[in-house]
Amino acid sequence: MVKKKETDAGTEQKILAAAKKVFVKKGMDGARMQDIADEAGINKALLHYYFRNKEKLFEQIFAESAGRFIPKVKAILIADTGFYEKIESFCGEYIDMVMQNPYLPMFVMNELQKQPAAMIKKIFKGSLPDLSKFIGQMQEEIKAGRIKPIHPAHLIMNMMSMCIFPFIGRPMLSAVMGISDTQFMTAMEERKKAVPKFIFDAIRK
Amino acid sequence: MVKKKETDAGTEQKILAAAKKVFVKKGMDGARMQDIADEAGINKALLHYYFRNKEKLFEQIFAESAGRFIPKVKAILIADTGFYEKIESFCGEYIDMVMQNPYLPMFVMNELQKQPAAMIKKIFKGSLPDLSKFIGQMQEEIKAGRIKPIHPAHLIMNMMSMCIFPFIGRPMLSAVMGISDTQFMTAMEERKKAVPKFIFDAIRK
DNA sequence: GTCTATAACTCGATAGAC
DNA sequence: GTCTATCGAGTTATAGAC
Repeated sequence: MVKKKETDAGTEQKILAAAKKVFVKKGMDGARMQDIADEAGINKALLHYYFRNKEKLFEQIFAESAGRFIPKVKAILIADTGFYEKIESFCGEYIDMVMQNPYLPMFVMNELQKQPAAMIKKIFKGSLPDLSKFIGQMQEEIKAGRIKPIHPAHLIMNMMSMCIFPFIGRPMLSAVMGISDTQFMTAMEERKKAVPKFIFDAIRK
Repeated sequence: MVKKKETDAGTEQKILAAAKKVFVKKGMDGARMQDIADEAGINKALLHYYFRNKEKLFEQIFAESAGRFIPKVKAILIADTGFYEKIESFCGEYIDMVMQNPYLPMFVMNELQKQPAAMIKKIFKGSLPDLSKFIGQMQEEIKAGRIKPIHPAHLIMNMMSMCIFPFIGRPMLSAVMGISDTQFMTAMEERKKAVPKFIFDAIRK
């Protein structure tokens, strides 16, 4: 009995891990149930035993992936820390997380663009991240004359762009700038500090 | 005879336009020959009459799309203009072009991530954009003490990120910041000036 | 729970009439 | 050059034995 339960959980986890790997790399359309079965070391029939069909399996993976990728914004921006600390921790933690899952941004953004409304709903389940606190802090800084007036939307876009895009544009950037995988990762490590510094330099009076 | 030629050209152009629309939106894997035929107002057989197979048709579209999207870097960065002008024209022209083809960045980056080596080859055909002039100008500015010391790779990444990413992350950004399509486009229009300003503020001493 | 075998279906591609 | 009809490969999904 114990053995049975262990096997169940083990197989299901193996499937989820395999499915994540394959879906994230190839996308919903490009992924094959056979690939996932192979990766998990089982056969196709067993996939359908655990998850009725491809779509159900995909949704599980997507929800988990996007749920890890997107709402992180929430946690950081809503935290009880100062304006500068928020920017620093956002850049540091985001880049860190993506370095461990380099294909995640492309995967999530791509599927999101194909089915915007449906996917957004699944991710946020009605509770969008509340930016008002962060924006409020920004406006205070502006009022106090410590930073230049800048529209919050642009600052947020700039920050997210500089953290996420390098991973999406990696093949192009690597080719254009002629850098190796190791050099790329080194550069990303640098960016955990370089991006917030760039932002502060841009906005500080 | 005139009529025949007109019909040929007309159909081929209709197919290419339809294929671009479908491929760019759904990607190589997600696109269906039937979708393209429908979009072009013809049937599948005729697609294969004009383009032997799906791959040939895709390559034509991809080459044209990426060829428009990527080498623009080249032209601007190699131009005979000053350091600041280059940054301004890059941001302005790039954002402008992408506003007219909002799905292009996602499409190109996505296919590029699936087949990096092969696709890079197709796009650049051996002549990568030469960044040395731009980098040289940047180093002069640093030496002259007009801008802060910053690694060229990071500056280039920042610039491209802030120009391109908003279009890739559009569904997420729109949702998170609660903005409409119109507001999004207005914001992008603003960015043609706001991004270079942000960059100058960040690097200028 | 897990497997083999196969049904059911999707989709790219071709044959052949007009 | 354009169409209808259909084939055949590749995939998802199910049946049924163990």
